[in-house]
Amino acid sequence: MYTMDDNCTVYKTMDFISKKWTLLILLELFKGGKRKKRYSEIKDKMEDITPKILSQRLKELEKEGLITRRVDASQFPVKTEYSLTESGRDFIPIISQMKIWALKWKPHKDLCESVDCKNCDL
Amino acid sequence: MYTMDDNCTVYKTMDFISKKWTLLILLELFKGGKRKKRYSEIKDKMEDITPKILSQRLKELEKEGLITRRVDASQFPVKTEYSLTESGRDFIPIISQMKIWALKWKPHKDLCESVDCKNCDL
DNA sequence: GTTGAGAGTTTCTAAATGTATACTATGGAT
DNA sequence: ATCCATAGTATACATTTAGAAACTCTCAAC
Repeated sequence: MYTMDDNCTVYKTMDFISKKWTLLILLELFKGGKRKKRYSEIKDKMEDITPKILSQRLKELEKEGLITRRVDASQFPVKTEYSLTESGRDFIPIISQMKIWALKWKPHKDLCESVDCKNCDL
Repeated sequence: MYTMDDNCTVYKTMDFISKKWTLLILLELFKGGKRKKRYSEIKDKMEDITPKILSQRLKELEKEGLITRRVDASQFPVKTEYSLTESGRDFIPIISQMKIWALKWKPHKDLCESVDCKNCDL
């Protein structure tokens, strides 16, 4: 008998990963390999995200250990750079798995494969 | 440049799968192999779920093709039986992957493995 | 001393989601 | 006639989440 009392590992994972924009941020950081990306760079790539949500998501991801934040205060304006940690990179295959699952079982629907997601690298 | 315009396959998958209780329902159906489970049986296993949410989730999962619903009206009271489809069963490894990921990267936290999730079969 | 870029924060509002509690329909058993 | 189990619905309420728009802070350059 289970109770949804937040002890479930998978649920906890789902919980932060399934928030809006989180995946897209992870993918954006994944594109470009190990290169660090700046706050404004991420923001520019994700047209419609608001600064509030972006900074919230980045904090969550950092707290969960999937990304790192590093402030470069040597120049001005200060740059903040984000990149995937090993754990973050290790999460990417799970996203791939989901895409593979969807392509296998939902081929009748519009899938990003055929729309505009060729740059998502999965 | 991406826009979160719901064309993303992975996002659409996440979207229904990450709703509260959905995973647990899937796991409950997965336990016990191919045996069908009844509405009340599922409900009893998941102590705190309300009937509204359970029936909502079951409908979503059916619509998404991960489970099937079959009404057995031959006896009384009528039985409704749910079971995983092939696509539903095929989703289980993704959940496993998440658990493996979490066990690898978050061993410092309480994980269901060590708490009460031994019956989750992942 | 005003402008400007980068990296956010704040406040307020709206929409989506979930919870609690009570109610319905069916038909057999008592 | 009434009670009971199964399989849900319905209504009202609470919480969570996201979005819009404006504001802040730092320091360097003009």
